[in-house]
Amino acid sequence: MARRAAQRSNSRAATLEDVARLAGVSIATASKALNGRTHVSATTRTTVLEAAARLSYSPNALAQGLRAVRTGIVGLLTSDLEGRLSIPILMGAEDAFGVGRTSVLLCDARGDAIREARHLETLLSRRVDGLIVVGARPDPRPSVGRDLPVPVVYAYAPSEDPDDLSLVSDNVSGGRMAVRHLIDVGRRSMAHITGDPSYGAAQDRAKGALAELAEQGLELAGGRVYFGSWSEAWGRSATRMLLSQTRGVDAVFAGSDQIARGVIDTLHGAGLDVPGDVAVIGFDNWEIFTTSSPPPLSSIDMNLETLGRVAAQRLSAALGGDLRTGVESLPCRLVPRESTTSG
Amino acid sequence: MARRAAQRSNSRAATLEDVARLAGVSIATASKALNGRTHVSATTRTTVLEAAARLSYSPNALAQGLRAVRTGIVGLLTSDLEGRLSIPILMGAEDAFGVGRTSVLLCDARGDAIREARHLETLLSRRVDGLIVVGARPDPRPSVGRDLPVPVVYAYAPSEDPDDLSLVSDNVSGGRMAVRHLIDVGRRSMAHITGDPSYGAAQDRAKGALAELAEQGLELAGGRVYFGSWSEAWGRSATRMLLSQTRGVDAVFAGSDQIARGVIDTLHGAGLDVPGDVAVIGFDNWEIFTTSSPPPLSSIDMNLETLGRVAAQRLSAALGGDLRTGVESLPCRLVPRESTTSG
DNA sequence: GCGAATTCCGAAAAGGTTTTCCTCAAAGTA
DNA sequence: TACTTTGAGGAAAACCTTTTCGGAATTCGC
Repeated sequence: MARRAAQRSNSRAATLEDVARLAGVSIATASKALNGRTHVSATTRTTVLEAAARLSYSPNALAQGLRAVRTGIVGLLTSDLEGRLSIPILMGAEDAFGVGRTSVLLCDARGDAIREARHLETLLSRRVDGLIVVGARPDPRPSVGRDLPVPVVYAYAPSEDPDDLSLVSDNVSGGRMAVRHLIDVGRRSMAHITGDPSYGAAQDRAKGALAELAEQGLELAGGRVYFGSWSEAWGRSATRMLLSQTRGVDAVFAGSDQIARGVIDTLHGAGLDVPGDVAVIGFDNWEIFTTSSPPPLSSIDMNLETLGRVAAQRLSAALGGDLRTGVESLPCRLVPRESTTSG
Repeated sequence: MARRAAQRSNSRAATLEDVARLAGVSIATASKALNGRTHVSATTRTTVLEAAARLSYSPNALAQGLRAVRTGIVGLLTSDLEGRLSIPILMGAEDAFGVGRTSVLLCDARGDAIREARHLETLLSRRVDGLIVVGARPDPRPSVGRDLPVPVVYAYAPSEDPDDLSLVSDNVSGGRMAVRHLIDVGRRSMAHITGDPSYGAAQDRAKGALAELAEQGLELAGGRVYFGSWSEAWGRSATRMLLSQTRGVDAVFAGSDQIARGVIDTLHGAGLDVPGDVAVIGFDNWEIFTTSSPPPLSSIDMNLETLGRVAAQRLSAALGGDLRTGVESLPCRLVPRESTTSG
């Protein structure tokens, strides 16, 4: 059912001039009254506020942004198809800026450099106050450019250019944390099954895990890190391999929650209890996997909201003149659940 | 490492005036040259274009939006924490508008009405051209308001107000489609295990499934629809129930991919082969579940990208004066994989 | 060589807001 | 009463772009 456009109730949004006229004052006074500036008497102020309310006046942010130094818009440039990363980061940034103070313009480049350049151009022409760039995988990515007119923060995936500012999760300490937790719950013989070795994150997590083991005087079960792919299927086949090669394994540190899922499945299939016989901990703390798995999966959370929040803070600081460069690592967080804590 | 703000290379972005001055023409001429308007000689045009390139001039979209009728920004107001819905819809909308022609301002209300109102206000003050509202669950939700100055399209979750325009997935035909497919692959005795019965979508999918079964003269295995919750755990327990109550089931239509996951797990646990003994089809086509499951899971896709694309089209049409109202159902799509087609 | 037609270009307004500076009136002081 | 101080309110500029309309310069036809 289609109908011709009815005359919209307010064919034109009310402007400050309309408010001023209704209140019987000048535009300047109306502006001052609405913005809580001085040099306006109390009675005049209420008159103006009433007029504004009556017209349901809403200031034109475009005009404000045109005049002001800040527009109150930040761009979020992502290549993360699923939104798995961008959304938490977005929410953290929103929190840090404060609701209503800043809006986020979200662009997905879909891994395409051309599209990214286009989006970048659009964002700059919209005069965003700053830019957060979120990569799809946690490895260094090309810089979007050195001499942009606005500050840029790279989140999750660092920039290849050391003169940019990047925020990443500290995967080394995350790996440490996982092993430390397994030790704390009394495990001694643990394997590490993880994803694609070409990912820096996989290497870092393994490095942290090995370092912690070494410090505790323990050896890695199976004698090596099982690198493979970030899939449940790999979790399954690696676990089969592990079980056939080694005995007495009492814990597995999986490089992702998906892998952990495959690990648990296979352990169950072999008649082993989790965590009774083997404790399992994942990485990412992806709710959808950690809570639906039987038993609920312990995991390491990368604190993506915090990443977003800090990104927002760094952006604000940069606008205030405090520029930083280099890669900043933010700590992960342990989320223990029943797959490691039997009780 | 922090350093004082270096003098930014271009402390102020180049304006049209700068371009005009460098090209030795007036602002008006520069504008016409850049926008491909007439009344500019070819030589002047190239001069201006060169000047613009040299200054890396980028028009101020704020100023453009201030003067033009359209700003080229649409707001996406969501309550979908995970981004599971918003992102595909966003991508579809982006596709329909064309990259670079329209930007999307994304706001997450997190299910909070106050926050939603705040975001709405912000979006309106930024003079968005239109609004797409995405609900968290596919049931009617309160309208954001009747007399907004911009067109609004509700996607996924329809508005309670029939005078709004809503786009939803056709869950009834989706349910039909699933059953139809199971019949096509030779199944005769199928059960339906689905989620929370308070969800309209659960009811609709069941309705479609039952209608198709009736038309084919078949009965539902187990004698009833297994309503429960949208969890893997429910998929497991419902399947145990089903297996203990009925024999000869050769197919299960699960109301979501997560439920399907639990169903398959339990079938495997009972020594049954999928799809050899029992074929399983899910709903949502959530990649992360459908491809990691062994075997890969057939599913019904709600075509969220299409939803976003159509939303964008309806918004454009509304801006052109062609307003519509009511609820528009968009078809789902079958994605067969190995859990139903033994290959 | 002169009026008319044709191009090309520029001045100026509009779009909505904020801020600076100025004026004017009222209140206070000598 | 005359002068200063204080405080309220307004005019106008600035932010940057697009578009309209009029003016100027060139070309063309005769």
